Amino acid sequence: MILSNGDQEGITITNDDRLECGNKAKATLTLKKGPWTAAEDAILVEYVRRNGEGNWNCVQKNSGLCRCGKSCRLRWANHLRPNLKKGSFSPDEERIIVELHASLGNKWACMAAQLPGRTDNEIKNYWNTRVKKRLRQGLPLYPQGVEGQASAYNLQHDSQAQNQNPISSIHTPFSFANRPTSIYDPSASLFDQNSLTSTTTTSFTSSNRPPFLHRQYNHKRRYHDTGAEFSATNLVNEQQSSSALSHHSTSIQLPQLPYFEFLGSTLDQTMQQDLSNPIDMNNGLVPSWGGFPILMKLELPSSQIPFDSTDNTNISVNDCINNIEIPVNDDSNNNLLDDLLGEAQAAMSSYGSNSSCSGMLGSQKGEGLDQFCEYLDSSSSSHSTTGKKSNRESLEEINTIYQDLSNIPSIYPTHFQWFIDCDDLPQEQPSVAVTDDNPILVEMQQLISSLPLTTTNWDNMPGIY
DNA sequence: AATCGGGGCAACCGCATACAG
DNA sequence: ACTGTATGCGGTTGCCCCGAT
Repeated sequence: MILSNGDQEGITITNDDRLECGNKAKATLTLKKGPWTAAEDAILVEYVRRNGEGNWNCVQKNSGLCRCGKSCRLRWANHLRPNLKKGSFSPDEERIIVELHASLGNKWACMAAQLPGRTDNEIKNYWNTRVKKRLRQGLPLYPQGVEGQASAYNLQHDSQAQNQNPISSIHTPFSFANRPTSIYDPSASLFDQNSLTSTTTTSFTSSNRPPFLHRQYNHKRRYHDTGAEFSATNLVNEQQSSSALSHHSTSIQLPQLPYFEFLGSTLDQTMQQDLSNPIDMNNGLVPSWGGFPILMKLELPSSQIPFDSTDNTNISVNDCINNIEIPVNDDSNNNLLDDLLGEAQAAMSSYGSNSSCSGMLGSQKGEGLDQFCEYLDSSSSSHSTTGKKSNRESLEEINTIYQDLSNIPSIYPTHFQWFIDCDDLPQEQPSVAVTDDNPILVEMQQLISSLPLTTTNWDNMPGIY
């Protein structure tokens, strides 16, 4: 089968891509390795669209992809998931990476959490390349200022570093217990708000920690929800959120919500009001209040995030997208696709901001990260998401729509007419983006529908954070 | 034009961790 | 308490591209 791909070469899904396996494979299943084909990507994207992330080992069983679960997960995380930035790092990003490495060491995942749209793999590759380059040039790894922190920390962990290769030995192992204090010092330069005016932020005060941030710290699998005690008032520091907009920032006018439950706590009017204020959803990198950076995942939520909503949160995608203003990407091609994707992302950010709201968590000056972590831990084990699945359905639907919008360009990066897959929604539209020139893309839909996928098989799929 | 080396990147591997049974 | 499974993370490797020679 050949899938039209706009102006690009058609995507051919062969038996190698899917059930090269077939019956034979069941006996001797040989999982494919090496580079992914476009057809494999398409299968995986559609699989995730239908079933959400997680249960990666079942992808092979249920989609016919001859890839191991780890490979699928990696491919999705590094290349296929929505909201990924492609291309080289901006100077700002590079600087942030250097600074983060000075404080965190080789904690690529943590660093990636501070750089929305960037993957740990990207950062790791960038850093390793940088190390090689600078070693060859005889230059210091860290610029002045940052170097001080790094060297002090390296000194502290010298013995550990000595046993490692030249590249990895330059890292600075990080733990919350013995972290370098300077980076959390509001007066320190690393995250000085004045030096980072182009990257700002939604800010929260320590007394009003948004509960969706709980999960950010729990970087391993969490199937339990967090506590719901949360005052919604003053969620967003208006002064900070509105004063630091820059040309890089994404100002989002969040939609009014009829009812909305943040991990168990229903938004009251005040909070809705706050959420309706423009929020700088830029990178979420820098605490404009000058506090410490919190390590947090900034990816958009998967459809399995144990996200609660009330039963009457029956919100259409149109509702999500309405009233959203996104002046973004001054240097990119602002075509319809980008706009739609951006709007979908914004909508998901507003509804699923448990993971994508890019705000740095606020703190009183001098408040330690340790305490915050304890706070998170203490409230992370009380509420189970089991039994709340029905409450999540509407949001999962939205997420599905979002994934539709965002996944398609990875397969068909051309000009689109957009149709929203409405398997789960009242509207009836085809799930495939059709180009002006190539309406044959419907074949993709046929292909996907031929895959041995079912939605109901995944009702019990464990949530991922 | 051919070769070589470096850069960039994708993907795999091994290990650690969390959870379920 | 133990074991198996799923997932995440960091390290490493290998391939491809491109510029220099």
